[in-house]
Amino acid sequence: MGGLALNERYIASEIEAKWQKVWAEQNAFGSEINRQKPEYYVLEMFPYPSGKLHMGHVRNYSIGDVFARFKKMQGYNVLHPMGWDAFGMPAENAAIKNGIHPAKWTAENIANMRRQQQEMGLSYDWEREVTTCSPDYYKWTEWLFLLFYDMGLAYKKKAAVNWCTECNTVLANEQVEDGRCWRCDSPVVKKELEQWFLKITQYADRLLADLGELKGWPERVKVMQENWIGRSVGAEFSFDAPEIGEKIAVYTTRHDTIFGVTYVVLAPEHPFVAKLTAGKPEETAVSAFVERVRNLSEINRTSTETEKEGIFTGAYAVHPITGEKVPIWVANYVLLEYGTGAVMGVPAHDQRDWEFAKKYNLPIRQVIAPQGGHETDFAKWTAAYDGPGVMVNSGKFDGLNGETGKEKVADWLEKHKVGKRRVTYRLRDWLISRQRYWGAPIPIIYCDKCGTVPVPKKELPVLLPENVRFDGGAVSPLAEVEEFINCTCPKCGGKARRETDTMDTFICSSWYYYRFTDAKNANEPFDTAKVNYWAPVDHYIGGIEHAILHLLYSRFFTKVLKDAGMLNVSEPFKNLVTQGMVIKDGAKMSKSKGNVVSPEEIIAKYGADTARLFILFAAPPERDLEWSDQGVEGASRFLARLWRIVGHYAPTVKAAEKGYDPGSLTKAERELRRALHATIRKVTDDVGVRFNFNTAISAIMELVNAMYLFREQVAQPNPGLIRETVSGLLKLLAPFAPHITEELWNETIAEGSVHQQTWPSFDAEAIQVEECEVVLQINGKVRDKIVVPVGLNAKELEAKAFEQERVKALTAGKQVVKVICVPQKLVNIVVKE
RNA sequence: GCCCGGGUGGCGGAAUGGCAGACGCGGCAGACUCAAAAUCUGCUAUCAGAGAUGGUGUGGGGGUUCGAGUCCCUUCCCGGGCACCA
Repeated sequence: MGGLALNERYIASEIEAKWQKVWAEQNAFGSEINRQKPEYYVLEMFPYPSGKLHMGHVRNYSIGDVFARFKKMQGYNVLHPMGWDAFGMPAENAAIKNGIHPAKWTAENIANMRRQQQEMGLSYDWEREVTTCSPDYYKWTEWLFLLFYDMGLAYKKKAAVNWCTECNTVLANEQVEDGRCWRCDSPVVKKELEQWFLKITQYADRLLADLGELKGWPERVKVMQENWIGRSVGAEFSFDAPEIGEKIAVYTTRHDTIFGVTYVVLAPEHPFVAKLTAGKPEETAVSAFVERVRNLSEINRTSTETEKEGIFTGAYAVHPITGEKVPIWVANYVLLEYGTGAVMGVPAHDQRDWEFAKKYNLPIRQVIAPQGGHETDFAKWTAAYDGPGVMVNSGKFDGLNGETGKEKVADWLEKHKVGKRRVTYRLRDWLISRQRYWGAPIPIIYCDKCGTVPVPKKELPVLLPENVRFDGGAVSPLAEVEEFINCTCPKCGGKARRETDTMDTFICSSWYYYRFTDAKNANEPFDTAKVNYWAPVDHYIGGIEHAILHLLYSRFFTKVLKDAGMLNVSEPFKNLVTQGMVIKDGAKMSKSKGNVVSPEEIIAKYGADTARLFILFAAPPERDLEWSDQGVEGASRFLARLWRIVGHYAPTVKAAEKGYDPGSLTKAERELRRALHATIRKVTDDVGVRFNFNTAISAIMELVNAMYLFREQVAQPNPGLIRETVSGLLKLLAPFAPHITEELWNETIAEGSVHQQTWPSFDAEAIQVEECEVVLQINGKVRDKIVVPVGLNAKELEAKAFEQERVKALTAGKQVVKVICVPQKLVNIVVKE
C-alpha cells in the first residue's frame, strides 16, 4: 500500500467536506453556453423552503444529480441549477404564529436547506440560483402577468370561487381535492368574489393535443392531464321559453337522443330561474330550493352520493324539433359552470335523468334500441341505457345508428339555426388571485376615472411593503396598508388604489426553469437566445403530486411565451421522471406517524455517498421506496468494500504504465477485463436509456465482487489491466457516489477530477466470450447444461446435445418430434412417449 | 362507475418470449482470532430425498407457443387518478 489515507478505514465525513470545498472553489459545476457541445438541461423541481430537507428531497436530488453528472461525463454541456419556490402560506403562518417576518423566516430556511444540499454533494451551478420572493425575480413574475394581460389572457370577473376558510384565500380548481384545500385539507366553500383569472381554457386544445408529443412522460401523468382537461364533443342547441321570451341553451354529447327529451333542467344558479318563476305560485318554493342548494358545501354539492333533487318551475319550453312542450325544472345535479348550465332531460338514456324522472314521475321515452345483449323490452328496464344503438321513436331519424344519427341531428340543428356542434372542456380558467401577503403583487391599479389600469412596465416591481400586520384575519394584510393601496393613476395622474391581492405561487413556479437560463438578466425575464439554447428541460424530476398542478400550468405558460415570441419551444419538459414516495413501515414518512428519518442524521452518521447510494439502489426511481436502516448499512458496507479493494490495488495502479496488450492476458485476467467492459455496457444503458439506477448499482457491485475473486486467484496481475479496471470502476460509480470516487481517483489515477473524465466506453471485443453455457431442455424442462464454443451453429449445437449421456438416456425409446436450437442459449428437444 | 399503475423468496427488488429469484438485506456455515467485532469465502424459493435427482412455484382460472413472470382472454386483491362534466 502506498502509505496514504487508503491504509485507513473509510470515513466519509473526512473526505466529503474536503471535496465539496474543492468543487466549490473550482466552480466545478458552472455552466455557460457552448455551441461546440450538445446541451443537456437537468432539473429537479425546486423546493418550497420549509426549513430542512426530507428524504423525498434527498431522493429527488440524488436522481437528478446522477443524470447531471452522467451527461457531463458523456460530453454534454450540462445545466443543473437550483432555486427556491419561496412565496407561500407557511411563511405567512410562521409570521402570524411566531412574529417572524416572512422574508426573514424564508431567508433563514433557504440558507439551511442550501447548506444541506451542499452537504449532499450535489452538482449545482449555484451562480444561477433563483429565489421567487426576491424582487429581482418577482419583478418579472409581475411583468409576465402584464404580458398575459396585454395578450388578453388575464381578466377579472365575478364568480363563485373556491374559498379556503383556513387559509383565508381563494383557490384554483386544480388546488381543490375532494372539496378540500390541497395544502391544509380544510373544507372549501363557494364565495361570490371578483377575481383575476388566466385564460388557460383558450389553450385547452393545444394542451391536450401536445400531450401526444411527450414521449418521455409517464403515461399516467398524461392520462391525468387528459382527464383534467376533459374534452367532450357534442352539440349546443336551444329550447324556446316563450313565457320569458328567451332561449334556453343546453349542451349534450348525446344529441342522438334528442327525441327522448321529456323535460329541461337548469342549474340552481342559472339566471333564468328567477325570471321563469316570477309571479308564479312556484316562486317561493323554487327560490327556497335554490337558496338551500347554494348553501351546500362543495363536498356535499358535488358528491355522486347526494340524491338528485329538483323542483318544477311552473314554466315550459318548446322542443326545437318536435315543437313539443316540456316542463322546465331546476335541479341540484346541474352545474352552472359546465356547458350552458342547463341540460336536456333524457331519462331513458342517462342514468342521472332516469333517477330524477323516477323520483318526480316524469315521462320516460325510449329513443335508442340497444345493441349487444341488452334487454330490448323497454318495459323491463330498471335503469337507463346509455350504450350504443339505433335511433327509434325519432321521426325521420329512425333507423340511424347513433353515431351517424348524431351527425344528422347536428346537421339539422345547424341548418335550422337552432344549434351547432360544440366542443366543451372540463378545464376552467385559472384563478390566480390570492388574498395573502407573501406572494407577487398583481400589478394593477384601479382608478375611478380610468378603471382598471396596468402598472407601467418601467415602474415594476410593485414591491411588497415590509411593515404589515399579520393577525390571521380574513382580510389580506396588504389591504390594511394605506401607503401601499393609495397611489396615483398612471393614466390620468389622479388618486387611485392598488390591487391588494397577490398571485398564486404556482405562477412563480411556472417559469422559473426559463429564468435559470439567464438568471441575472436585469432587463427582461430571460434572453431569447439563451433560453432557446438550453430549453426545453431535457430531464425533469419531481413528485407525482404535480401531475396536474405545476406541470399543467408550466405547459400553459410555455405555450403563451412561445406565442409571445419569447422562446421557440412548445413544451417545457422533454423527459419527466415522477419519483415515488419514501415510505417507512408501510406509510409515507410524516411527523404524525413518527416514522420520519432525518437526512441530516443519516448524512452525519454514514456520509452523503451512502445516503445517495442507498436511496438509488433500494428501488427504481418511479416506485415507492421502503426505507431500511439495514439497507443503509449495506450501502455503507459496499463503499467500505470498494475502499479496501481500490486501496489494495492503489500501489499497482500508481506504478502501472497506461495501456497493455490484451493478447498477453491470462484467462483470469481476460475474465476480469470482460467483467469490466460488460459492466460499462450495462451501467451506460441503465443510466442513459432505461433510467434504472438500482440495476446499474447492482452491476457495479458485481464488478467489485469480481475484483475480490480475482484478487484471490491472481497474485501478480497485469498492472495495466488493474489500472484500467480501477479507473473504469471509479468513473462508473462517480455519478452515484461522487466523494469517495473522487478521493480514490485522487489516490490512484491522480489525473484531474474523476468528474471531469470522459464516460468510459466498452470494448466489444473484450465482452466476447470463447465459450458459453447452453441449456438442454426436454419438453421445455431443463435437463442438462453444456459448455460449448460460442461459434456453434444450430445444427452443430443439436448434434452436440444428442451426444450428451443424459439426453441419450432421457430420449431413449422415444420419438423426437421436434428440436429447437437457439445458438448460445438453448436446445429444446420435444419428444413423444 | 370510468381510466392508469402494481401483485415474484423471510424483506427491498432482478429477469430483449429462452436456466425465475441478479444485486442487496436478513439467516446459516467456514476461514481469520485466545475470544468477539470487523473482514474474507461459501450456502440460502419450496416439497420429497442421505444424495444424485425429481416434483411444485411469479394473486386465481383459461388460452397462444417447442417454451410464458413476460403475449392474449377472464377473474380477484392492493395503490393512484377522475367522477352528478350532461
